[in-house]
Amino acid sequence: MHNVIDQSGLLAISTRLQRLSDQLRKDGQKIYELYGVAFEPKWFPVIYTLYQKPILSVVEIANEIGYTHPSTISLLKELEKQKLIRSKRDKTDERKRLLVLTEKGNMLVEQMKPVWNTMVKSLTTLTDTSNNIMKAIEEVEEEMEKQSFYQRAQLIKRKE
Amino acid sequence: MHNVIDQSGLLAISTRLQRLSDQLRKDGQKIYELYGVAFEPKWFPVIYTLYQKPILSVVEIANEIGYTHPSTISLLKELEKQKLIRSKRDKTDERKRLLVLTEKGNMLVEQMKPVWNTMVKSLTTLTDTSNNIMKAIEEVEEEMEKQSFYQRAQLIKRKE
DNA sequence: CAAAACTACGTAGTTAACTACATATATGCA
DNA sequence: TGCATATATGTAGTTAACTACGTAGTTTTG
Repeated sequence: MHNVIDQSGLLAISTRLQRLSDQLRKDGQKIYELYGVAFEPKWFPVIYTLYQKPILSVVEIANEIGYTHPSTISLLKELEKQKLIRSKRDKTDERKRLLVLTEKGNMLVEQMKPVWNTMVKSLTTLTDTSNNIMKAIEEVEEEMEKQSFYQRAQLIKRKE
Repeated sequence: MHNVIDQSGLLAISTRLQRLSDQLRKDGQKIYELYGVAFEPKWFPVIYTLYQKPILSVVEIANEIGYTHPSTISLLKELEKQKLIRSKRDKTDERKRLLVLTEKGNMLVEQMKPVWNTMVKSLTTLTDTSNNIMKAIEEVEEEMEKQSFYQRAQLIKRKE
């Protein structure tokens, strides 16, 4: 085992992950401003998902973007108020509300493309380091699927 | 440039960082329960910091743990209510409030040590992947210090 | 075919961070 | 030496996620 995390590393990991995430989000907001477009980073997951899969229900979107459905609902409300998306009942299943991008939403996506492109480039240079963070996240997610942080701790405790 | 992030990667990064951080925190909580100790993950940064540097002011703690001082104050209130820390005015500078661990706090740290040890081991196996996440975070933080996500985007835009 | 279980959506309340502002004390300099 | 600036702490209000719970339709099953 060559990579050892000490206790101050333990201190760091969760808060640093969160701060990094915050920082990226804030800078994202400033980049939209730089391009003079009225768009907030938090809108991205829903808009981009609906751009790729044009008709989805509330829970389907929640799963795609990885939020809980109540969080998703409040995002959807905001986007409907902005008239970027609209919804209609599913005729074959009256429980479902189906979301689509509006014309305004689609136009915004087209406007956003160069901005996203710039972000992708910027983020790529930022994360082009010897330990690639995206890959690291994927790898940790895979490891957690095999065995969670908690399960590993359980086993270690049992051996004590 | 070998590591390229596409737009769905862009979608992923901020939310995935945050989810990973959440997941670790939740599992941390369960690990404390496993050991039967009354301790919450969010207390760790303050307690551990005061364990290493026994007397600190509010802002000093905030800087050490990387939170804003209002967030830190509310954490400190909680810890004072738990009687894990206590505070006194600095006699040479009446503006300052100096925090220290109580006897209860110190005893808790001793109790916590084996738990933290298990966590460190567990986390080490979890993150012992080819792209090490702690190193990746450090590297990205370094890159951001050289030039932020926003600054990089500015330069890319200028060249368009 | 009615009751039970499940699914989809929605609301309410909580949490843990933040920013912006307010107050008190300390310091530096004209 | 007293006014301007800086520092330390504190409060209020906001935000964006969450969990828990409720309701209304749908499906399954005894």
